[in-house]
Amino acid sequence: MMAEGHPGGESLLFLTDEQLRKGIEAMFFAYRGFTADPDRILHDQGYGRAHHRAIHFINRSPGTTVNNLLTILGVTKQSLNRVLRALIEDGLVESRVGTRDKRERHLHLTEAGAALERELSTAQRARMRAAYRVAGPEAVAGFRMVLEAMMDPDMRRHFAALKEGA
Amino acid sequence: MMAEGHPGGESLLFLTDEQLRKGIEAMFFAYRGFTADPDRILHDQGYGRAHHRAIHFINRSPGTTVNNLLTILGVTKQSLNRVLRALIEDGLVESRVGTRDKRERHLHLTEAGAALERELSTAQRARMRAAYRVAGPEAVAGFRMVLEAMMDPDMRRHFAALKEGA
DNA sequence: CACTTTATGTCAGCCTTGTTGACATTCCAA
DNA sequence: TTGGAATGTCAACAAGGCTGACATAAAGTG
Repeated sequence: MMAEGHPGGESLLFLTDEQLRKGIEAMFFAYRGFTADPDRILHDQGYGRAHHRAIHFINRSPGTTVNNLLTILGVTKQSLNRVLRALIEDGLVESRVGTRDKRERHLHLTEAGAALERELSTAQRARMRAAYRVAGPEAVAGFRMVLEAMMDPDMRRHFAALKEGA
Repeated sequence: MMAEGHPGGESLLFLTDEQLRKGIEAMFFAYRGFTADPDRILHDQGYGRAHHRAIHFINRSPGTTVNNLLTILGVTKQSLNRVLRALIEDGLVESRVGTRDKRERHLHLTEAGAALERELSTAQRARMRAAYRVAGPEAVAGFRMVLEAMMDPDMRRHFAALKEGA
């Protein structure tokens, strides 16, 4: 296994099994940190990570349908429905029957839901901001590039759509 | 939002809420891709992500104790024990009583365990390698820097220890 | 030696969040 | 009018977290 060049330098240095393993472990440990703050907040309110995901994407795309959310989250409708039901009952999410297509439910955060969303995303953004500051802008660009390349193509599409949409 | 690109320059470009949100979403979607391949393999064998994590770190630090593993994985002993019991019963992991301290159990992969580890890590490394290739070496360095900065300090310590150890 | 602490394992029970399968309702569209 | 899509709901189940309680053996400490 000998190296050939790559725009930017010796790419092989980063493709040894050892380097790849370290990348894998970095993802594992970093994801734990990534979810730690919201998890704490949510646990205090009797919610879990699934509720966070729903709240995040409803906030991100107000009026999104249940089916859209299903696709983005990659879970079954039964699983999502359990979470949505709780959020609706607790008055954090509002489900409006579609006007054009009355089968669809359009989801919105209530003021209380938006408040929780702010609390969660403020905490999560703070950690992300701190990491970005430490690593610097060049690192951030690389970070985003690698993450995007790691996604499944379908998810990359959804991710890109969110980018433009919001 | 006026931005000029300047290497090492105005880091503020990367610290807008919008940029931070995109980073958060990128982590979410990328982690899904990151675990997708091992998840498929494991599901076929009746195992889950928890088994993968145990196998990974036992392979990474052969002879590690249950307590070490507990700390790194950040779960309760009951939870880990359930997983280890299955792996030991199935002949993928061997638990050896410590020689110096006979209370400790030192964990090793059997040949069968090592074979599964190779299968899992080959798949996961392939995805990582592909992402690295697309993004390029500079991006990889940034990726790793941001991930490390995102970890909780404790986990960063464990991560660093793994780096040197293996 | 007696006592305490540590490392591990195990039982029982609970929660969240995922799954499948079956079935009802509503309503758009061919 | 009929088929299919979108949604909701019920039931049952599994993985994998958690807590609490308890047991055992070994090591450390007075």
